[in-house]
Amino acid sequence: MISKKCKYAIHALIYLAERYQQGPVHIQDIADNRHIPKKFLEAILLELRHAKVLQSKKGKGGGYYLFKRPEDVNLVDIIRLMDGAVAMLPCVSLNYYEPCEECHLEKTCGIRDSFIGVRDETLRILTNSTLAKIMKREKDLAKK
Amino acid sequence: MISKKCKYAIHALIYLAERYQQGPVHIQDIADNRHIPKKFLEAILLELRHAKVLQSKKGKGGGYYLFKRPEDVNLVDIIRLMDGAVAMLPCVSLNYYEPCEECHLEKTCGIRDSFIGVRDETLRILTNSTLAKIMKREKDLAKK
DNA sequence: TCAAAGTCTAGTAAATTAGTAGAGTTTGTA
DNA sequence: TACAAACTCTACTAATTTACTAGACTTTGA
Repeated sequence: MISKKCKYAIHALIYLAERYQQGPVHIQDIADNRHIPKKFLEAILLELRHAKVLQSKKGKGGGYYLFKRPEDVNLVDIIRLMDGAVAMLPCVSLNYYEPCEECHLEKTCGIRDSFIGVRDETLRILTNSTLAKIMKREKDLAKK
Repeated sequence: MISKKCKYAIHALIYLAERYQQGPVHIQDIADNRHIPKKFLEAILLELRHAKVLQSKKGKGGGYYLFKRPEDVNLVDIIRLMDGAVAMLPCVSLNYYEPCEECHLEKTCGIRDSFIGVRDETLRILTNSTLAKIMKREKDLAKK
């Protein structure tokens, strides 16, 4: 399960993607529309800014806006930033690898293969899920 | 990430699968060999017994043994018992479904599709990962 | 100059995960 | 039949993570 923080991040980013290149958006505006606690959202957006996904403008009329293009931000990026590893086991994680205490030898561990498979499929699907594609999908679904 | 509890369960079950139809195995034996805290393992094995995956024999010479066949226990079963949902979002979970508070309408939510895809691939791979297959894989890996 | 906005450190509260204590029950065997 | 070996089960506690908040500070536009 991804965390609430991560879900909030995804929703906020889609909101900003829908307003791409239309100037900064208030935190309050996002918080109200997506029902996210404002203070919590502040922290989330700040992290996304540090990761160069967002940019911000301070002062009156300020707010946050998408820095990367909507087709260049995908769900893997967001999950890794918010929750860390995507893999279901530390010992099969590409970015957050940690050896397994339980198995004697990684080479002869019969469990890893399954989770490597899950990791690869998950990465394939989520890397392919960009903000741009999610937006398009929402439009298509709304038409029906 | 799956929990330690779940990892312990998987390891304990493989241990028991390797001793399938060879009589009961002490908790202590499993705990020592797989480096699992004994008291914690007790609770885990009890749950697996309640789920009819294991059976036990009380008293002297007692212990736990696999009740189902190794080819009939897969990683999805174990994860669902230990950790609950396999899906990354409650709103795409088959067995632990809960509506999403964030999206207005599930039908027009562009995020769900990606996670449904991940769920399906994950289930496909992990359902196919039975104790029997994991054991076979370990044997094959040891040969090399 | 002032108010509207983001920045940032440093928390707290709630929930979940990990693990433990200890009394109780069953059973094989001397 | 006594007893010790083993599982059973309720009820905890400790540690960690997640979710969220407070409040002082900084920047900026009018």
